[in-house]
Amino acid sequence: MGRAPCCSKVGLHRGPWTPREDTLLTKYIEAHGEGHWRSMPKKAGLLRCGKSCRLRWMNYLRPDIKRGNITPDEDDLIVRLHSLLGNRWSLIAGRLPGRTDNEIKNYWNTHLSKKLRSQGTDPSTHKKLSEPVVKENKRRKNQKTKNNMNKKEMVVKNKNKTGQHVEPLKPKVHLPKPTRVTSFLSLQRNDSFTSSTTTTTTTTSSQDLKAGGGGAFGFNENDQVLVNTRANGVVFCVGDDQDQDQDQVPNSADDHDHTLENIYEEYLQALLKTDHHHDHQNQLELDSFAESLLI
DNA sequence: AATAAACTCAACCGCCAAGCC
DNA sequence: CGGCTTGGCGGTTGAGTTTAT
Repeated sequence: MGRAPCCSKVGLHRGPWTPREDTLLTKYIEAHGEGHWRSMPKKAGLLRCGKSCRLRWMNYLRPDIKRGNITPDEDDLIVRLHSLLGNRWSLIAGRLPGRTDNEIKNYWNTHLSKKLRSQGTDPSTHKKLSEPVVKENKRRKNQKTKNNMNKKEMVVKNKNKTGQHVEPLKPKVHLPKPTRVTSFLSLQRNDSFTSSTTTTTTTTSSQDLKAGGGGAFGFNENDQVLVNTRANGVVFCVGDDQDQDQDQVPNSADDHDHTLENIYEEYLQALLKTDHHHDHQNQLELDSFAESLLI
């Protein structure tokens, strides 16, 4: 088994995308829709592997993507969702309209994990650290004097003898493995560009919906997700009618704020439900909730 | 102003599950 | 049933940029 990395073909471009490549990819998807990534580059006249095209489209070129300026609300939501879901960036991204998993992952790694640490919270477990970590800017000052390594040396330092990356002193948190869900929605996906712009539903979001991932955080007596909502570019279905014809494009900041509020409210409901239990029970419920999103 | 350190984020890598044949 | 392809995900890298000294 096994297969060669998809970018191993000789002659394929790698690295940063040029405006011309972006245009070619965008125009092709406008004309033919997403999907068939493997054959797309050739048809679009791109010397890129399909994987690279998909990544570029999903993380950068998609018309519904918001860039930068993560709001305090979004910031807070990411932290809370991460405490519930762990590093399941695609699930978290599915609840933040216009945000990509890559962007959230980067934002987490560069901002939020530091922020939490500085607040005395372990970013991977969301539990209180014994003592708050010294402020980042202080560390930055201090490191200058004690650390003469350049960046490459630092990278090497974090690798073991076999070249594998070794995370220093960072306990691995084992979370339930995300379950990949069958993609009947993906199959139903309308591949036209119109669809992708009006539904603004990414493949991830579609999967998330099926995984419960796009759903609201409501429970029935069996701790199962009750309601899915669908609005503002992510998969949210109002009520139990997951009518995709009701898809909406984010039209205003107000709409967006309301969606965030809804998400937040739903999330709080989920958390409040578990707040009445002991920690262990809490964890079990959160785990089962996380699982319920994925099954 | 020059230099080094730190930071950011787009892109790549490797793995895995689903689907197809 | 098993091998192969495809799409998707999370982790990691490193070039470019910003900040501190």
